[in-house]
Order: sequence, then structure tokens, then C-alpha cells
Amino acid sequence: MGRKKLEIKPIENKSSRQVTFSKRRNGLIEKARQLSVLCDASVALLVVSASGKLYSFSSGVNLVKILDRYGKQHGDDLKALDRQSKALDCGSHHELLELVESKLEESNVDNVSVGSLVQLEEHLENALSVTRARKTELMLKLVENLKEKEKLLEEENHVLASQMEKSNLVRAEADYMEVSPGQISDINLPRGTVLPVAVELEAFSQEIT
Amino acid sequence: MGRKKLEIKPIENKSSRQVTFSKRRNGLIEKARQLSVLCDASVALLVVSASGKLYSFSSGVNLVKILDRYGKQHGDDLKALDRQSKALDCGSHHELLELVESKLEESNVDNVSVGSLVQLEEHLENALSVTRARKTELMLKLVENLKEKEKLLEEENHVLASQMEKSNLVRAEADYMEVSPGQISDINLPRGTVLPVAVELEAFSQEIT
DNA sequence: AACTATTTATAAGA
DNA sequence: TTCTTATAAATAGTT
Repeated sequence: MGRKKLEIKPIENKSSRQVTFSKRRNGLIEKARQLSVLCDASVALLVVSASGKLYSFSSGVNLVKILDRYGKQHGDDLKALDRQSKALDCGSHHELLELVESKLEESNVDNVSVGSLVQLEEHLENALSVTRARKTELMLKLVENLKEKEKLLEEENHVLASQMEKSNLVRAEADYMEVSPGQISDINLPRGTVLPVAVELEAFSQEIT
Repeated sequence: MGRKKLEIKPIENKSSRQVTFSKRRNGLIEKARQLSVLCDASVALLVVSASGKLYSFSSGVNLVKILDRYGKQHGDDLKALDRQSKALDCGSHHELLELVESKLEESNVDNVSVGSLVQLEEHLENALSVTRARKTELMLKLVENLKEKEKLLEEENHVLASQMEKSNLVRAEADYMEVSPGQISDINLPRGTVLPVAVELEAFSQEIT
């Protein structure tokens, strides 16, 4: 959509590539936003320019919902923690409300004494500070937990990545391996030979891949 | 871009929302692909429909790089956030102390008025609640950030794992492929032949794939 | 950073 | 769903 039809292939010219990147990146992010709003979808978009700059969009609060469906053991742990914290918060809340209600009832019966209101204030402040302490404690635990998990996942990733690299290296070595005529002759077979194919394929695949 | 201009707000009608989702999702993914090709950018796109179905696009193997970048930037953001919050907290703190000092001085001069103490209390409570709100906000952000990171790492793990599985499958298939004697004879070579290996490999690869 | 000629995406209709 | 088509939007090349 422009003065000329543009083929979708790498743009050679550096400055026009930069300009196009800027325009299309903005367009893409806007489209992502629109999709999430129009269709109540969760969208996460990450773009890294060739020069390494990051741009991103994520609908709603964040990627958690988007990727929940991928949640495995780690995800489940987190959910458990969330549930726990919600339960505790609800507990505090309930406690607090009960306290307030009972005190207000009391006040109505007694015809509001300053003393009872002072007590109420104290109780409320108490409950509040307990709640706050719990909140902070839970959040700190959550943070620690998440950091630990992050570490574990990163380790796992490193392991996986190095395994892949290893197997890639093996194949790469095969690519550049020289084969002497003598080795080739190893795969000459009399016509009609029944197959120990795997072996030959193994030999061949070294050249193939 | 259609028969009518469409406002960007949630589409009420279920079926037209579904149709729009389908069209725009495809469009978005295509745009993401184009951006990555045209501008040599790494792009990762995740879309989850309201009904929970996942669609995604990711250029190249670059999710790793994207993630690295993302992690780094968020790390930076978090650091900035921390710094900011420290600055703000210090500000609040300083402000608060000044306020207290001035009020106490005033009290000494005037001989403690209830009014000024009420005001002082209000100011202190104000400062306190602002500080609390900031604390909570910062912690929530931290948690969200960590969750995002975790999920991205999981996604990365998932990708790496499936890639390894795939390459293992490919090798396994090759291992178990049958080759007829006639085909084998095609690769008989006189001893000492110098290799036009690529040609034979081409022939072979047609059976392999 | 603006401007437009065009191309592209897509909303509504079939 | 899929296709068609009128129209809105995005954007390539230009200034």
C-alpha cells in the first residue's frame, strides 16, 4: 500500500529499511491493540529491531493470561500460591468486616460513646496493620518464589540450548567432513543386497544434512 | 477499512466479533511476518481468543534473543523504577519530616492547639497512604514483571523442547525408512570415483523427505 | 515529519 | 464458512 507495490523481501537500503521498520512497527502495534479491544482477545507482541531495540505491546494486564494455557508444574505452583494469598486476604477482609459490624451494632445500642469509638478505631487499626503485614509478607514471598523459578527456568533453558547447540555442531561437523574414495566404496553393494540400510543412510546423511 | 468505518470498541455481536477476530488475526500475523522479513527484525506474536484458543507467530529461532532483550530491558525498567521509587520515598520522607518539625515548632510557640495537631495528623496520614500506595504499586509491578518473565521462559523452554523433539523425530524416521535394492544400486559407485555427491544426495533426499 | 498516490485490509453483504 | 466489493487504512516513495 504505497506508491509502488513492495515485494516482501529484505529491504537492502538501510535508511528506507529503517523508515519502513518504524512505520510498520507502529502499524503492527496499533493493529494488535485494535484486535485485543474489538474481539476481547489477549495479545502479546514483541519486536526487536535488527539493531536490538525492543518494542512491545501486551493487552490486558499481561502475558500471564495469554500463556496460562501453557502453564505446567511451575504455573500450577504459582496458581496455588495465588489461591493461598487470596484466601488469606479474604480471611482478613472477612474478619475486619465482622469486627466493624459488631462494633457498629454495639454503638447503636449504647448510643455512641467516645470510648467505644476509640476502641473501634484501635481494633480497626489493628486489623489493618495485620492485613498490611500479611499482604507485604505474601508479596515478598511471591517475589522470592518467582525469582527462584526464574533462575530454575533459565538454567533449564541453558541446558536445552547447549544440548541443541551440541547436536547442531555434530551435524555441522558432518557437513564439512571430507569423505575419501575408500569411504565411499564402503557403500557399494551388490545388486539385490537386503538392507542394513540404516548404516548406509547414516553414512549418507552425513553428506545430506 | 471496510464498508463502514468501525469504531475501536468491543464488538457486541458475537458472530461478527468472531468473523472480525478471524480476519484481523490473520492480517496481524501476516503483518508480523512481513515486518520480520522486510526489516530483518525479530517478532513474536501471541494471540489468545476470548474462548481461549492460542495463535502465534515467531520469526526464526529468535524467541531466545527476543526474550533476552526483553528481560534485559525489563531489568533496566525495574531498576529505573526502583531508583524512582527510592527518590520519591526519600522525597516523601523528607517532606514528612519537615512538616512534622514545623508543626512541632509551631506547637511549642503557640502552646499546642488541637487544630494544628489535627492538621498534622491529616498530613501524616496522607503521606503515609501515598507511601503505602506507592509501595504496593511497585510490588505489584515487580510481581507482574516476574510473572511475565517466567511465562516467557516457559514458552522458550516449550519451543526448545519441541524443536529437539522434532529433530529427533526426523532422525528416527530416517533410521526406519526402507529402501529397495534397486534404489540402493543407484548409489553404487566405482572405487575411486571423485564425488558429484550432491547429485546422488538429491536423488536420495527425494526418497527421504 | 508531512504529503499523496497506491496498495492493502477488511466490514458488510451475498 | 467463503467470496465479493465498496470503502477505510496503511504505507512507499516523495518533498
